[in-house]
Amino acid sequence: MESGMRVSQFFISTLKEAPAEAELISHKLMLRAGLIKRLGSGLYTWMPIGLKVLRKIESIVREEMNRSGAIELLMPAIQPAELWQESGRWDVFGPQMLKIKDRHDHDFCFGPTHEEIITDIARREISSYRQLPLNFYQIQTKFRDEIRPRFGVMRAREFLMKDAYSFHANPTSLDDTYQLMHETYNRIFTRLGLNFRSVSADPGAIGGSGSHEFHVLAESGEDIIVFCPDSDYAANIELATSRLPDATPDDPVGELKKISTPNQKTCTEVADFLDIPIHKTVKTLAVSANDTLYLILLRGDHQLNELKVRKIPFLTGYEMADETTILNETGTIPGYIGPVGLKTTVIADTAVMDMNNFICGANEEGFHFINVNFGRDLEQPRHVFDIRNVAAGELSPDGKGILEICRGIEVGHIFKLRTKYSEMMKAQYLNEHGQTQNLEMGCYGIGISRIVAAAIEQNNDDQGIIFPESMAPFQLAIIPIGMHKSEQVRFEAEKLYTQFLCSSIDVLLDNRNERPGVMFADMELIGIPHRIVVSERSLKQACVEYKGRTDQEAQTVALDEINTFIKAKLCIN
RNA sequence: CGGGGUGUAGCGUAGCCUGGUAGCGCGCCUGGUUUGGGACCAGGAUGUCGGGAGUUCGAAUCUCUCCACCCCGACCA
Repeated sequence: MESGMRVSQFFISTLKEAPAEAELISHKLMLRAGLIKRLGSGLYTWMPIGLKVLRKIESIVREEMNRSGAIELLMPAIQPAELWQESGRWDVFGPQMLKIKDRHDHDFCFGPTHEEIITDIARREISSYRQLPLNFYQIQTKFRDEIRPRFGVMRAREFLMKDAYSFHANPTSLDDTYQLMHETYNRIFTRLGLNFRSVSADPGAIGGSGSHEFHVLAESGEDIIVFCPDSDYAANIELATSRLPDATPDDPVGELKKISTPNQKTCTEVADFLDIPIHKTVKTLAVSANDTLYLILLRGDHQLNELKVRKIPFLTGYEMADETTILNETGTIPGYIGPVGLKTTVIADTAVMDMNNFICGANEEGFHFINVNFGRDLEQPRHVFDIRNVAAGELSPDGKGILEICRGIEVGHIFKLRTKYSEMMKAQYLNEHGQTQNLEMGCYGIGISRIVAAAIEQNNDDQGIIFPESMAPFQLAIIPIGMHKSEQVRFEAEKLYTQFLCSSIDVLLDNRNERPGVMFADMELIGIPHRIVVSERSLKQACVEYKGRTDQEAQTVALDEINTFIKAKLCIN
């Protein structure tokens, strides 16, 4: 797909100032460099330069998927409602799915994902274990009506995704392909030149029994990743667990006292007010589920993990209790709730069980208890679960080190779906004993368009984008100085351009009649990794100048060596 | 959906409080001078001031309403 261009025959449109709508650096740079144009909320046109980047990512993904034995197909973007009704997801998927009607008033949706469609293909096409395993993939536009699209193509409503679906005769075969896809994803993101990490993840609404996410590490990431630098433990914070340091109930048990804490509602405020460490406080959250109120106890400095709470069977549909309910049950207002003296069912985080002589609300506005102890001042909690977010500095669950936390942008997600869809949609095959079996399934996604934003988020400087070589719109820019005046400069620049084209190098010749500064700035903003400057000055020495996008200084290279020099830079031959 | 904010030329913005000819920078067009880091001079084009309604002699400005977009939150293969 290497295809050089003269700027005069191409289309670039750069901006000096970023539109006000952009917040994130990658979004600003993509708009300034003219990679994308916004059409509506979460809807973007990929302009020629942006499309070149997208296509390069696509082709790497395609190559690696093919290499791993996956087979490409293309399913419709618009899907009939029937299949979704059959899987039960027509109503479950919710408002995120864009539903549309055709002229016959039949229901359709613009596909947010393609499990139903591929499962339908599978049940029509797969009848024997002899056909298995199979792994189909496509690169297709999806639409999800996000509640709040933001950050440009990072969280757009319409986006480009590679999704693959594998089919197996048994879980072992699924495990094999899952593992193969994990390795394939590692190869893909490595080839793309991204700093990434794979982490254990929650399968979420798509369901199934196991999953890993692939995250590009970036400060601006929307996900929080917990990892152990001394082992391979890494998980999304939604799922991450930690080992608590051994409890040290060193304090002698103190006397329970009610003390005045006027206007001190949060644990931080109370701890500051009483001048005690925040980890001696307990926060009590009132939640209701199935018309029952529960009290959740967390150490003052810990954060509730909503996903972990929802995995507790009787709390699946919980909500934070409203103030009226709280007042009726506890006789006080949020900020002064505590578990002492109440009959309400208590659910404690595991970390709370290691605490003694702690501080909590006294169920009386303006008062807290100090020196509270389980067993003496209140019953041991009826339920104890890990329901907090892991914090940096805690022990890795594998015991091999101290956990660290960073942010990531989710660019890939692999799932073991098992038989969730094949059961619902009767996708079955005959095994070697002639028995009907449900197909085992896996699914594997990569956010192609999101990768562009993620890569830029990770690679930029004051001048603009620094594209990894693998996805740069052009590999090399030739900037002739004064080519509209100097026949010699024009001749050499054109000659080099043709030469590089013949070497299958994706080269951009900036043949505009612009001042050098304009050309330098544009090529840097767009993020082209290598550039050659052709000028009378250096031609006098039979040389040109070379500068890598991240080099501090340009260097002089002899004309008759430049071809070899560039090939070496691009690792060709 | 809740809270906050913004809509003025392609982009960035001033003007709005206190109603009276819509301004600036960048970009664009013409001519000239320039040509190694976003040039300079001269001339020029481009505005339903988000839409609608109202108040007023007169509305970008005040009122009402609708819409769009952005930020925070909830949500998220």
